Amino acid sequence: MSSVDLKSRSTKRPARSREDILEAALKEFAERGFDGATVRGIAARIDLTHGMIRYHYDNKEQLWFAAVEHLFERQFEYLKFSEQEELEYPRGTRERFATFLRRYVYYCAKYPEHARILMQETVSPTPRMRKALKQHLREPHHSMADEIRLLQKNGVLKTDAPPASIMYMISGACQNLFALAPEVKVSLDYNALSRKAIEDHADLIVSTFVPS
Amino acid sequence: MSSVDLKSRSTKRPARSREDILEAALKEFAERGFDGATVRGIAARIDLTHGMIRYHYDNKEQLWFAAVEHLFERQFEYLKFSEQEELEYPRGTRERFATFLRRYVYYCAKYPEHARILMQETVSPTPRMRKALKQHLREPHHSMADEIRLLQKNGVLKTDAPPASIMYMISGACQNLFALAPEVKVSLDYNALSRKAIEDHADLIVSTFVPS
DNA sequence: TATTGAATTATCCAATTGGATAAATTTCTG
DNA sequence: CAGAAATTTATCCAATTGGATAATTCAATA
Repeated sequence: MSSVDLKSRSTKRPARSREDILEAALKEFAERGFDGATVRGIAARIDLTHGMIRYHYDNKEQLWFAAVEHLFERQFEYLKFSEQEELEYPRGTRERFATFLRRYVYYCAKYPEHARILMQETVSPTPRMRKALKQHLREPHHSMADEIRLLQKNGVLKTDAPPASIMYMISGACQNLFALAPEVKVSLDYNALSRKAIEDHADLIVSTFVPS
Repeated sequence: MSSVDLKSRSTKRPARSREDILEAALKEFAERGFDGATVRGIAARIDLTHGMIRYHYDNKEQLWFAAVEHLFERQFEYLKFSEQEELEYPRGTRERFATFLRRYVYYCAKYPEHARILMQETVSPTPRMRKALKQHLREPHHSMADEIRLLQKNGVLKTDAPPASIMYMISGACQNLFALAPEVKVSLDYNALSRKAIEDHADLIVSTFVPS
């Protein structure tokens, strides 16, 4: 009984973990949108019956919320500055900004479904979207806007444009190449997700938005 | 007999024109994706029965192709340089680039569904997507890549990054604020589609990518 | 080993979907 | 005005959907 299960009273073996379901759900929702996604389609991606998914999640909407929560937690972990880094890169400095941008580009390349799912779910202001955005986006976005204002004050950003404008310009610039990778491949025969393409894009982003 | 039924008396023309249907289809496809969109939902947007739409278009997929064709034609007309402008702004010059960027920002603000529909339909390389992209995107994208190379050669763009990287960085920077306008409103309480916001974004884009 | 509760499968159902068809209505043309 | 053509409505259908439930299997433990 060398178990580490404090939560579940028994060491049951879910053939597919909850995280597997959420990953599959994210892909399905990203590819087909909320309405287009099907519970059966999500189940099929990991060889489950749709009954099993309803066993873990009350309904499709709850599953969507869980998937989006998983998405934002993953993003937070990926982009978070360690204590070490917080010391090394003080707020409002060029170095912190460049470091963050580079890391954000890597994140976008690693999880292109993030941009896709957000784009689909923010098209029309459904209650579902409003709830998710308030829960996961409001606080980090305001904190990012503060950082932008600081960068403007410090002269790292030389524009006086509204922080919202700057933020969405930059995030679009970082995301677009990877979120549309299949389009890029078809239209320009360029493999946006190759190692070199990712590195080139990170360099381009940093040199464009943090000119030295 | 009410005096308002002038339009329904129009000679030989259907009560709702084909263009009305395509506009409604674009909105529905943009909001809900191909799978999530319903023919009945599109019909309801302009008070039609779903039978009427199938009368004009063989099936949902044909309707989608027609809507996307309409989208790209509209974009082409909007962004096209007149003969006068072709003379005034020679290829590969800073002025031409700045003029084009500003116009592109206005286009993105006016038709935010363009970015949304492309994002949704390029997520996974379906045959439908491949066909549409080859038909409408391949040629203009290659021509734009040529222009980028010229701008690099002329020193207007000071980076040696791959043209594909530059193009998608810039288009993402232009589109994102407007395509995600509902998100911006909820997360930052910023009305991205206001006149001033659009103007500010155009200024920001030009000053960022065509520094003087 | 028997019991128990969790995990899983197998069905079932009502609603919605894209698609099809025929009848009805309107518009055009000779 | 009569007939033909085009347009519009009204149904019908099979497939798929989210959701519900009962039956079954499995793992842990008492």
